[in-house]
Amino acid sequence: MAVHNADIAEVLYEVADLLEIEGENPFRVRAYREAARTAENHPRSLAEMVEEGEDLTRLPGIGEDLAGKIREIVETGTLRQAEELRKQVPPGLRPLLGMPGLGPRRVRELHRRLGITSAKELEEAAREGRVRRLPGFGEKTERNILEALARGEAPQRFKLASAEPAARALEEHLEGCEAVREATVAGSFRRRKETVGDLDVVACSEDGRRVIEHFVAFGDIERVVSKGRTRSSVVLRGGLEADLRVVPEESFGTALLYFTGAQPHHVALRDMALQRKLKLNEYGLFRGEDRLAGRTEAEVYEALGLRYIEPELREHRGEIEAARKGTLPKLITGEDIRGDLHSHTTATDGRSSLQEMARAARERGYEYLAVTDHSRRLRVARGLDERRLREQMEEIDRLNEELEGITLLKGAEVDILEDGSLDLPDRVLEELDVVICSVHHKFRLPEKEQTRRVLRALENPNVNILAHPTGRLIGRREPYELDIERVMEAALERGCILELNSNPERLDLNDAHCKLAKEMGVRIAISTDAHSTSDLANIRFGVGQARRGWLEREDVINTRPLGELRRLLRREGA
DNA sequence: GCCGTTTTCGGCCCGACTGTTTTCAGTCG
Repeated sequence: MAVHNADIAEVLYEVADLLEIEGENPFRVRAYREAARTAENHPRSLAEMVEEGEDLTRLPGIGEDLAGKIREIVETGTLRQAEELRKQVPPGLRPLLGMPGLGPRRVRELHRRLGITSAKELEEAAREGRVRRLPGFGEKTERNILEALARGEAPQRFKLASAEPAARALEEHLEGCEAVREATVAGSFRRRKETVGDLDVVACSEDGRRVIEHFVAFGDIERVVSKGRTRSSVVLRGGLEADLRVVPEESFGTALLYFTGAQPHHVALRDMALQRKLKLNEYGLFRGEDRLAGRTEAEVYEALGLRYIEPELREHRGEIEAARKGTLPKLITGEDIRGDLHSHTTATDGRSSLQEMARAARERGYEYLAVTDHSRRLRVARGLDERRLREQMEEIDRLNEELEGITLLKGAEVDILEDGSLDLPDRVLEELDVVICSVHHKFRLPEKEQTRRVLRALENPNVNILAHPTGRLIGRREPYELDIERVMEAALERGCILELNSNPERLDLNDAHCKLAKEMGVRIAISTDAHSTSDLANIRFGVGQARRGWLEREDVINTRPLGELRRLLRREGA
């Protein structure tokens, strides 16, 4: 029934691809892509906005025409234009666009001249040597196509956490080169996006060749894709691609700006430069031949009349406007976090004991750690029943007597049962310092039922926090059907808090939801859901996501000192 | 197809690298 923003985005992306293969005006194609991007990033449901008669043309990149198309998708579940295009352009051509070396022009040629309509047919043609005979193609291209097909080339995205070790190792490797002054992984990694497609590395040096040679000698390289005077591209073991760009010191800021993106953000900056009769490229900001800025990002923003914009905000979601008006948020940082409100121990499915968790939290400089083991329904985790939970509560009391410099909060992560009731009796919940509730089963309920279930759980006056509110696992499990806006309204009304789960597999709430929560005034808890002492460090991923969601210290409950936190958890002054 | 502290029409980011060229188109980021 409900048409999600992701569905709308997918139709628009498809139209863009098919139009591009047809050879349409590239700016028209871009307009569809930008509208798709707007749709997928918009925190509110476009379907709802249509139903409520709101004006979609106020969204960036959406004019009368595209607003009408979005309305059509919402109302009919499809778009006539897309269906027409599918008749003209075989949909099997679309995946070919993603293959290295193949763009719209070449895909069109493959279709027109060789009648190719799918990857399979392309493979046959390449094997038979028919591809190399096309004008503009050659042996090398044909071989690359076959190799890509053999690798089962599906452009993969890597979770931020899994790309992080390679990113740090690369930075270190490059900084070990004498010719390098500074090296930074930019791109979506620097924007702390939940997944990254590749690593974009910018190095500052006067000797490009030497740096490139050093770069391709990095230990974990599977193959070198390209290698020039100032840039090179390699595939690391594990399949992650890394692109290096070397620039002189006076260009480091503009290069960083360019390679950090996101592309629409950077395009908007170039546009602003043009309006001022300036030119912005990776080498600097120029008026004619004069370089006005380039050494640092900050001086470029300043020269364009903008406040400095943190990388996590550079998604073209209103940050430029805010930078112009001076209304950018002061983003939360890791230092603002005073404690963790979601953790497990060996009492259930954790791998570290209560004491170990407490000490590890103290070592991180935290004031408090909430111990929130599972409730009985979660059999696989040996969830606690009332008796075992009471034992743990006593142990925590004892431990709090002994421990200095950290306070353990008594808590539980209680399952929300299918009817919205909770898996532990109120008489024990009301004795806890913090009660988290979450959905761990029956993910496939229809949206209405799932929403009703969660809303009912939030009605329980003992509940403080809704954990991993959408239940998604990045790349593995879609969020369950839930009217998140209604949940947020209820949370606001009842003084409940929504969790931003920092587990890099979850990062749930996502960035757009965080922004929506902030706009609505709903408070967030950034928690790790740690199952071992080392998991506590995952907080950095949550903080990154929170920054992407424009959150400030005030928006996040576990930036508060313990006394204030306790008052909030009792919902006083909520 | 969108958009406007120059504009309602005429713009729309721009440079490096590869492969196939013999002066450059296509792709990529």
